[in-house]
Amino acid sequence: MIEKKLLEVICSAVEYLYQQRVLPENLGLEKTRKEIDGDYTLVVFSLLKFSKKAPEITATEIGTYLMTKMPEIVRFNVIKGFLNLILSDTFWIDLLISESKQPEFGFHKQISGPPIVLEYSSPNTNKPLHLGHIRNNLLGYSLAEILKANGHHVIKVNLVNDRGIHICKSMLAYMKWGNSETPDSSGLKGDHLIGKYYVLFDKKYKEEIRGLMDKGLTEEEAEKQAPLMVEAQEILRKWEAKDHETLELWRKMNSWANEGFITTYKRLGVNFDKIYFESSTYLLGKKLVIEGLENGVLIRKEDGSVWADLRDENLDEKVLLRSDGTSVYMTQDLGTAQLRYDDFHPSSMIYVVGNEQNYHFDVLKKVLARLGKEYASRIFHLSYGMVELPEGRMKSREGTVVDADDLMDEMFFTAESTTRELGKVDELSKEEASQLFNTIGLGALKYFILKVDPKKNMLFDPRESIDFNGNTGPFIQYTYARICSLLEKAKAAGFHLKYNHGAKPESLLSREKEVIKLLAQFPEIIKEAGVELNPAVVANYSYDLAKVFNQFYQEIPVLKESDKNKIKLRVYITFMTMDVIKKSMSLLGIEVPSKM
RNA sequence: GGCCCCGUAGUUCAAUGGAUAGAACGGAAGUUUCCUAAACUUUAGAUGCAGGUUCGAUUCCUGCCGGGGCUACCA
Repeated sequence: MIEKKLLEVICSAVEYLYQQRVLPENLGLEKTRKEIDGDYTLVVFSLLKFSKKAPEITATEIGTYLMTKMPEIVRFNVIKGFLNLILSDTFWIDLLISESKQPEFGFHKQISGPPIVLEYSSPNTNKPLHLGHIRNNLLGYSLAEILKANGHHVIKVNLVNDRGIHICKSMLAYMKWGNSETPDSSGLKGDHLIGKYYVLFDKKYKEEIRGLMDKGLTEEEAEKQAPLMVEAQEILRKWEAKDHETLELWRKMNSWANEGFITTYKRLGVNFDKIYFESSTYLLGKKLVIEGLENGVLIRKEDGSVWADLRDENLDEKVLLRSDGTSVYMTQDLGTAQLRYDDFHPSSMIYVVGNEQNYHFDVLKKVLARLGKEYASRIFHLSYGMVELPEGRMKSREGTVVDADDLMDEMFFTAESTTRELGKVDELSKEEASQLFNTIGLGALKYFILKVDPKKNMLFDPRESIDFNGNTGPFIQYTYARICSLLEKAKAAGFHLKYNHGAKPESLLSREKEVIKLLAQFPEIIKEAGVELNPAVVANYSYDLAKVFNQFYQEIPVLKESDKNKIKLRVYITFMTMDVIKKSMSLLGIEVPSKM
C-alpha cells in the first residue's frame, strides 16, 4: 500500500521537477538495507537522463518534493544516487494495528475460476520412498498451501506409477525367489518388501550380463538377451494382455507397496485430493497415440513401433508404443494429462517432478501440442533439483539411498536426545513428549529441505545430522514456543493480545520497528512465493522474522515495562509475530509447538 | 559427441542489474539474581578464470576450466 503511494508520488515528482512522465514499474524503489538509515530507498540513477543533474542533487530534489506531499515521510538522506526515505513511527504503529485487525492477515482473496491441478509425489510401486521423494512431497504440499494462500483453488493429485517394465522386474524376482513371503511373514513394511526384490532383480540381472559378456557378447547384446530381462518383458506383455495370474500377483504386490506409501505420507503430513494410477491411464494414452497416427502427426516404423518425430523442434524421435505394442512412460503420461484435463478443466497443470525429467516434459508438451491439445501450453513442469549425497546421486538399484522412513526415525530420535539433554521433558507426559519429538524432528527435516531454492540441487550428508540450531526449523519453533509462553503471561496479567483501543505510543525503538517492517512484508512474501512457486521464499522470510524477533525479545522487556501503552504495543508485536510464524510454518507443512 | 543446469567463506545455503556480497554450522571470545540460553552479543573468513555490455555485474552476453543431468522400445 505505502509502496504504491510512494511510487505514485515519485512519478508526480519527476513530472513536476523534470517534465517527464515515468511509469511506476520503471522506478527503482526498494527496501533500505539494514545498516543504513531509512525505510525505503529510491535509486535515482535511471532518472538522471531526465534531471540532467548530479545524482545527489536529483535525489535531494525528489526527496524535498516528497516531504511536502507525504506526511508519512519524516525525513530523508542521500548517499550518492540513493534517496533513503524514513517514515514516521506513527505510520508503522498504525500499520501494525490495522494488520492485527485482519482475520487472515497475509492471505489473499479467493480467486474464482478454474482450479490449478498440482501433481506431486508420483511414486513407483517397485521401491520405497527415499530422500528425493521427500523433497518432492514437501515441495508439492507446500506449493499447494502457498497457492491456496494466494487465493487459488488447488487440486492435489498423485500419479502412482504402478505398471511398466520396472514393476515386472520386482514381480519376476518375487516369483523366482520370494517363497511367498508377505509383509506379515517378513515383518517388512510393504514398500520395503517390494524394494528388496527390485534390488535382487538388479543384482541377478547384472550377474547374467557379466556371464553373457564372458561368452563374448557385447554389453548392449547382453543387456537385451539376459534371460531375466526377456522374462520381465514377457510379464509386461502378459500384464497388458490381462493374464489372470500375472494380474493377481501384480495386484497383491501393488497393494503392499501402496499400503507402505500411505503410512509414509501420513507420517510426513502430506495428502492428495485425487490419486491416479498409471495402470488405468495408459490405455487412454494408447488411444491418443493411435489417433495421432491416424491424423498423421505420428509415424509407425517397419517393426510396428510408433514414434513422434520432433527433430524439427530441436528434439529427437521419441518412441510412444513399443514394437510389441506395449506402452512406455510417455504413453501413459499423455493419457494422464488428458484425463486430468477432462476431470477438472484446470487453468494450469503443475507437475512437481525432478529436473532429470526436463527432456521428458519438453517432449510431452510438444507431443500434446501436435495432437491438437490446447492445454499443452498450460502445463508447467516445476523442475526441482536433485538431492545429492557427498559421494554423488542416490541410486535405488544400488542401495545407496537415504530411506524416507529411516530418515524420519532418525530425526525423531535426534529430537528426543537433544530435548532430553536440554532437560525439557520433565513436565511432559509420554504422549506429549513423543508428539513434541515428532514435531521438532519433522520440523528440522522439512525446513532443511524447503529453505533451499527448489530449482537447485542440494546436498545431504547422512554423516552430519540435520542441525537444530541456527537457520533451522527448531530455531523458528523455539521462537514460537517462547512467544506462546510470553503471551500466556501477558494474558494472565490482563492484557489483550489483539488491538483494543488505547493510547498509542508515539515512538518506536529500532528493534520494534524492524519487527513491524518485517511483519508488513508477509502478504507480498506469500505472493512472491506463489508467483515463483518457491517455498524457500517463505522459509527464509520466517527465519528472518524469528531472528529479528529474538533480538527484540533479548533487548526489550515486554511485560517488565512500566508504561502500559508500551506493553500493549509490544504485546501486539509479539502476537502478530506468533500469527505470522504459525502461518508461514503451515505454508511449509511444519507444525509449531506451544512449549519446547 | 549433442542438448540443458550449476560453480559464492572450511561446509551448507541467501542476495528483483544497485550502496560495505548476507546468514547458519564449524573456529575464537563473551552474556543467565532479567518474559524459555534450542537464545543473544563480538570476531576472523567467499563471488572458479578471462573478456564484454552498463553510471553500476554474484546477477546479462562470449570463451575457458570444474561438477551434474539428459541424450533407453527404463521410469
